[in-house]
Amino acid sequence: MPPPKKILCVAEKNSISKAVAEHLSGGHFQTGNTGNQYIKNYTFTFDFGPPWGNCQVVMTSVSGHLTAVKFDDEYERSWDNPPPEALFDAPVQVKVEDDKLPISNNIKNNARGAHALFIWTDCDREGEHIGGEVRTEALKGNPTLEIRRARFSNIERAHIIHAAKHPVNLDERQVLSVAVRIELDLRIGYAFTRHLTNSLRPLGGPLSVRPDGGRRVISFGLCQFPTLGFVVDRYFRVKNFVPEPFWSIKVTHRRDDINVVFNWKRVRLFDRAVVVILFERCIAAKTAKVIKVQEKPTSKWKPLPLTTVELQKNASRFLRMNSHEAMAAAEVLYQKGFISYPRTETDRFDPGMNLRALVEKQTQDNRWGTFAQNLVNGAFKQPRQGRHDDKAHPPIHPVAYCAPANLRDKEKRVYEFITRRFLACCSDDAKGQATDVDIQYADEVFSAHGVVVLARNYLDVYPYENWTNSVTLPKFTLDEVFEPTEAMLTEGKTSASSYLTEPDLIALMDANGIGTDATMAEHINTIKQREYVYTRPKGGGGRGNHAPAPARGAREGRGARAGRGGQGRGGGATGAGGGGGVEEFIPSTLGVALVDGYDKMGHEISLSKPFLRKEMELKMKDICEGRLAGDVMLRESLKQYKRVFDLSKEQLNVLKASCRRYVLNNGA
DNA sequence: GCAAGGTC
Repeated sequence: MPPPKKILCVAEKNSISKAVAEHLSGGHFQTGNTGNQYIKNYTFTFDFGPPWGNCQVVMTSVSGHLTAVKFDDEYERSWDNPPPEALFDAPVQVKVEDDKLPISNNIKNNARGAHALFIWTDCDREGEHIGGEVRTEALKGNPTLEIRRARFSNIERAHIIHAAKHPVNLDERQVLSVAVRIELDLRIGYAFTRHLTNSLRPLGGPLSVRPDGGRRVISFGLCQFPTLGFVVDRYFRVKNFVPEPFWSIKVTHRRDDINVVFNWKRVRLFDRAVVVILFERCIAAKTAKVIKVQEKPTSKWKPLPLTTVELQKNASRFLRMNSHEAMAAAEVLYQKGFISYPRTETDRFDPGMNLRALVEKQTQDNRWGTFAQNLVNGAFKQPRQGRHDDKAHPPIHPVAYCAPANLRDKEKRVYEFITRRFLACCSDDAKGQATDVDIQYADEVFSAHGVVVLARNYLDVYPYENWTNSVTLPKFTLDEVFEPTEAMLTEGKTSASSYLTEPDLIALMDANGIGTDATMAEHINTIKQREYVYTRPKGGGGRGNHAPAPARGAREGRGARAGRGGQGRGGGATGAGGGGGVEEFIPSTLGVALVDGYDKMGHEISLSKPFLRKEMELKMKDICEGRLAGDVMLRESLKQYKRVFDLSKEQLNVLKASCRRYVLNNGA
């Protein structure tokens, strides 16, 4: 009998390699240290079936990307020479970063004497590229390795064992598409950042030195710039808003001690004379007639399984912490083994997952234990299935019970939210009975809406939501005629939207493909640190000392110009629940100057809008699906961005003018 | 001193 083959398995992070080792070995593995404190080597035997059979396995991991792309040294010494545009075609090298060398050595050493490398990185695009990096290092240790890849989308035991026995090949197209993205982000980001910093510094003042005395870096990146653009765009929409008066008719009727409000079907009109005429006709008619009574069951849907973006938005709304703080707390909870991986886009649970077992772990809690016990006793419902699946991680959920005393304040709040959200997902929708009553009053139609909540269900464990406007209506009968208690002509003004809050900003980034679940909070942090934006408590009227001068010709009350944001009739939904800790984003004068300057240069595609990043995303997809070659994308995108760069250089005076106007407050 | 993406 031949000796067992040796197989080296490498995952993207230690938590996955440990979980896989536990499943494949049935819990019988040995743990060895590596040169990295977070990464362990797990050794065990496993029968992969044909052709490898029973094998000696070393299971280890990397810690995200192993390598970084770097410019040659001569491009790192100075920001002027060679000039920034040289970075568009300067030579680059892929290097293992110094702090990753122990990880690389661990892989090389264990590759020696191994028959095969089995890659277990996350099954998303970046994971595929990390798998490619692992392969490169392993082959340095042993050029004859057979290379296979596990395809898995969760770490359930049966799923992992199936993945181990049905390996596939690395997807070269995905690997390549990420390599292209990395190189483009590097060349473009560095070239623009150096050029911006070099050319604005001579203007002096805050463009040269930071308030803390450090030298100013004016950075540019394809994610941070559109993020700034969202903030500036909303800022001008608010500043340039011109309120418009409107008029409406409100009918109320008192019956059975309930004041019923009937809302006008036309909602409101912007012409007073017309509303007055319609209102007078109602008064003249004296009586109204019930033309529709409809009762029907209704429900308020339970929330979707939790993604990172949702966690971040809700943290700001309900937990009084920003996305950065929420992710830090989630990271701790994950490290301690209380919650699943906190960076995920998936809002559907794999049907094979044993959710009941996870619910059962929560029955001991004195806040939601009874609710969980109810689910265990039969009220359990399979969660809704969202439309997103990153094929790498399940939705965020509690994996072990944690008593509140064991956590710091922020971690406690995040754990509570994640757990309540999970239990809500495993519960039933709230059920109610809706009543709609329409009346005709002269020629106008008005309607009243009522809801009686019959079963709160998930709302009992999820205090972050309520069923608002759940009012009971008194009895109305079809064709009945009555004299309304009161009819009023009301007057109002459209109001401006508020400044962007963090949930708004994250929602915009998410919808426009700016950043990933793991990086959105970082981009927001970056534009704060660069002093392009600052935050303040929502509704705190005081202006920060960075507030820019109002846009020329758009000063409130001075002219009818609505500005580029449009009129936003009725105001924007900010969704900022109870105020409290919600912060709003205001651009600094520098942030406004950058966006204003670039927008006025006349670029074909605006740099402060998300289009360019979206285009990159689409081209990466083309590469993955075989419609576009990687080297073609790289070459053409570089050409395109070089043109943008050349135009920016040519039009530098436009940007400088914006900086003088907004930042230095002089000149036109 | 500079990007965006992984992860601790």
